[in-house]
Amino acid sequence: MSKNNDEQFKNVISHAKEYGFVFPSSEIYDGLSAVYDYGQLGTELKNNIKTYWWKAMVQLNDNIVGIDSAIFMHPKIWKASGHVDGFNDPMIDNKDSKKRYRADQLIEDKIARFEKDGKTEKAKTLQSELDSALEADDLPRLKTLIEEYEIVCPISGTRNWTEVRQFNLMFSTQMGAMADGSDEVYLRPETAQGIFVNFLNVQKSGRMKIPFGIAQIGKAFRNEVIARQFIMRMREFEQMEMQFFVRPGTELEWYEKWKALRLKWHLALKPEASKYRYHDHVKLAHYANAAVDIEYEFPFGFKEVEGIHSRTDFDLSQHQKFSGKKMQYFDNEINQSYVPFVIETSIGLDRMFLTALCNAYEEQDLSTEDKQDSRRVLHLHPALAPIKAAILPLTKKDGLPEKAHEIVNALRLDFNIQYDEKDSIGKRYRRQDAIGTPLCITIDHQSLEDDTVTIRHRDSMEQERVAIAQLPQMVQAIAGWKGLLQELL
RNA sequence: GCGGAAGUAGCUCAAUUGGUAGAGCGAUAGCCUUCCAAGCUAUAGGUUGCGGGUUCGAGACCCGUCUUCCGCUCCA
Repeated sequence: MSKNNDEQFKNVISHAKEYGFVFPSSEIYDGLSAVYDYGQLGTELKNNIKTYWWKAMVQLNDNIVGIDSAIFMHPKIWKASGHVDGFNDPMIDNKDSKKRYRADQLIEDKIARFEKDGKTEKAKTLQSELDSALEADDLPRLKTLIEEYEIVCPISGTRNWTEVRQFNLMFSTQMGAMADGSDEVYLRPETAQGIFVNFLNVQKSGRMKIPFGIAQIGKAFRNEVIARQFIMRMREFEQMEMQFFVRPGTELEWYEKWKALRLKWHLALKPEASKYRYHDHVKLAHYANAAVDIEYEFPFGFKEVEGIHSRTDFDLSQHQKFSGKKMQYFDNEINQSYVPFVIETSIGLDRMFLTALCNAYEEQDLSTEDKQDSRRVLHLHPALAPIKAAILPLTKKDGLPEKAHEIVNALRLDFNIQYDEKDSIGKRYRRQDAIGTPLCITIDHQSLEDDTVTIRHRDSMEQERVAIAQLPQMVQAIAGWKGLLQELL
């Protein structure tokens, strides 16, 4: 990260805290690592991002519906999805090279070497010992195996190992009031499985015909090896996911289609287009046959904001196997039943929030020859802005506040409005700039005579005189959803 | 988890070799009334991250701990 970008990112974080967008969790108790709270304005922005996504997915597509599944799910679901076996890795560190390895893989490598050297007996023995240790979750045994077979670090060549520790991706807790004898359940590490296990419910109750999609916004939880970069990687985070069910053989067409549609969704917010790019996955997850990330160029580099995966029929087939229920669809057009294939679009809400914030934040130099001047402004898309308009009486006497309150009352039925009469008008404009309010409506003495006000625009700082009666339509046109959603059609 | 750096007011930062914790911005109340910040007056806000130690005396020195940032690794 360059010095400049480093500065810039720090400023974004302070700005987010200073104006009530994001606070570190449990701050008065010294904080909780990799957990953050959304403040009064952050919550508005976050809700607006959710609304934009939900409308784009559910409202604009007649073959996509939304659900809200529970965070707790049957533990078997995570067996079926592969999370229990795939993300409970025994980890070991070499103290000299400072490298971390999966203990089982180190032993596997040793077995492979035995076989290569023709020592098949030794290979077999070690393999069975490894299997029984893994079966029993016997971590100390893994350590002794590594010691007994004199396995060295490929980098440092030493045998200076730490203890073997279990890395658990999933958080677990107890279901039921009694701690003993109750079942262990997990906090979901992704929302997708809540969609898959409701596939039949939604398909049947909604009379859905393939192709169709199920959308969901919700919290998910992951223990990360390391959490970093502000709200980029959090232990508790929120996902906006859509699983689109298609006929086998057509999945790659749909994959291409959703890939294009999702980028369009991002670009409709009018960010700097050059800060977005696709990043194809070379190494695919076990369940996917195509995958791409939509990346945004943060101050600390290009990072994934959203992923589009062609998940094949892996998830539904797994649930069919583990639950014993037929996860199939009868397709009238081709007169046959099949397990649908799935295209997933999965966007991290918190990352999207950070994208919007980084993209919007600007320290603007407004200096002229006579006067030094600057402002900090959030160029948020008006539809995402927490506050749509500020109502500002030019002075706080002569009946201007009363007139202003009339306007507040007329607009607040439709929009988030702020009223402010403190300090000079210029200062109030700058305060609104800092939180991204697109419109400032100023009431002056003329307003009392002819029912007009000035509207001051955030980005251009230009003003225009309009009739009070025009305000609802004007705010609607600028900050409403319609204009933004039209970009997607 | 390892290595490096850092934690002082809401934000950005000061505080000689250890000697009374401060400034700017911001906030609040009032004045001013003026369509683009930094005008005037007053006020609030701190157990210097936390715990221990050395010392007559610690924001500073030592130990521990927590948190954050930067690199290595993974992910949405």
